[in-house]
Amino acid sequence: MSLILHNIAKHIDLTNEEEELFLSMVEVKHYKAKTIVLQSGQICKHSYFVNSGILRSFNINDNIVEHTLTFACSGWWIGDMYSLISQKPGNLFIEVLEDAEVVLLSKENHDILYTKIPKLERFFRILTENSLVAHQERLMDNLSLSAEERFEKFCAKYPTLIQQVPQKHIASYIGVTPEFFSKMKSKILRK
Amino acid sequence: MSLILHNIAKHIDLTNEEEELFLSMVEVKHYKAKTIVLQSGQICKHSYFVNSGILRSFNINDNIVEHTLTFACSGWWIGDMYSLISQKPGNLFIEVLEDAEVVLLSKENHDILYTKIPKLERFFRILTENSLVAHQERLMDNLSLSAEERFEKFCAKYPTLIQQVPQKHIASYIGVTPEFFSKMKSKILRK
DNA sequence: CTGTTTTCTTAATCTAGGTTAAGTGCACCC
DNA sequence: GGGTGCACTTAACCTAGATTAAGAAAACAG
Repeated sequence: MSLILHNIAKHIDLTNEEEELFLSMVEVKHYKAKTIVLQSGQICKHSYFVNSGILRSFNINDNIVEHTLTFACSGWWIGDMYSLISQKPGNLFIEVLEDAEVVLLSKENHDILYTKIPKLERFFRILTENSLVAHQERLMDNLSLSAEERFEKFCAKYPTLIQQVPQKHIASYIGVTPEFFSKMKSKILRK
Repeated sequence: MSLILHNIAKHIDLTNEEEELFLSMVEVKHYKAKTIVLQSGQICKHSYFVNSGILRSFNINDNIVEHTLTFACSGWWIGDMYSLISQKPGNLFIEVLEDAEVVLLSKENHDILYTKIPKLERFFRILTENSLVAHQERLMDNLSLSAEERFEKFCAKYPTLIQQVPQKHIASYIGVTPEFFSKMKSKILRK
């Protein structure tokens, strides 16, 4: 059974026909590491569900500094939600960090699926709610915790990522420079 | 026509009976300024829709420092999303800043409405998506902009709030101390 | 109107984290 | 197998914003 159906089954029950229909509306792609799946300024046409590998969304400030919005590992969705729902050019990049197999669901098919399988409204509502809660917590953490505390929380939440992605990306996720991150890390290790 | 139905009508079409049903499941309350509508540690039982007045959600760090998550004025929803969907104790307070008329929708009635009017799944999905986009943008702003730039964006987004709520709350929203906020403001005015 | 509380300001001092710069390690790749 | 380019480290110096403290001004209650 495909990972994405398993994922959906956690929240709603689809009939076999509905599962067939769903699968007929998505497309599986394989990407090599370093592929840029979405460029800033483009309109985001798909939601991406990660079967395997790692993707990352980020923006670039003043053409220099990157800030990571999300990492997506196996079982996670990623996309530029702003651009996806408005169909206007977004300012996020999506990049492949580790060779990946990805399920693509186009905006058009997404909308078709909502009319053909209204239960999916519920599924994506729940997904979006969970994502909102996570972002709210991260926002509050950024307002109230030190860089070290944010790093601890990051490690607790994504214990495997630290070995899997360049640490400069983790620095840009928790909101410090790579230099400071390095300093902080060696300080933690010395304890 | 009540503000909340007008709000819903922007995204989905309800029949008159559905509107009646919806209204029969909510409750209107009036709160005086300074009322604490939800305490940290409590389970959030309702979504709150603001007809008039201003509410604010925030948490308290180490029993001292407040951080504002959201303001809600006329036409906005507010609640502790984490606590609401998990029905576990949350860590947000919700407070009335200005005498308010609020529509309460309980978690139970919310769930009942989803089964009786499935279209509402779509409505709240869209609402949640928009909220997610706003939180993602704010998160990226906190990572990449200076306090002054964040304040500018705040003013652009909520032009009336600056005169309506104590500026210490705005400071806690954009993520600076009231002292620094005051200094920053007078620096901006001197230009 | 008057005392009290809350909010806002100003200023001196301090620090978490940024910046700049130089050097090290290492993976990749013709 | 010797560049070449990333990723990471270290260290000196810098600054945005925090902290502390004290006073002014507004809001608020009796």
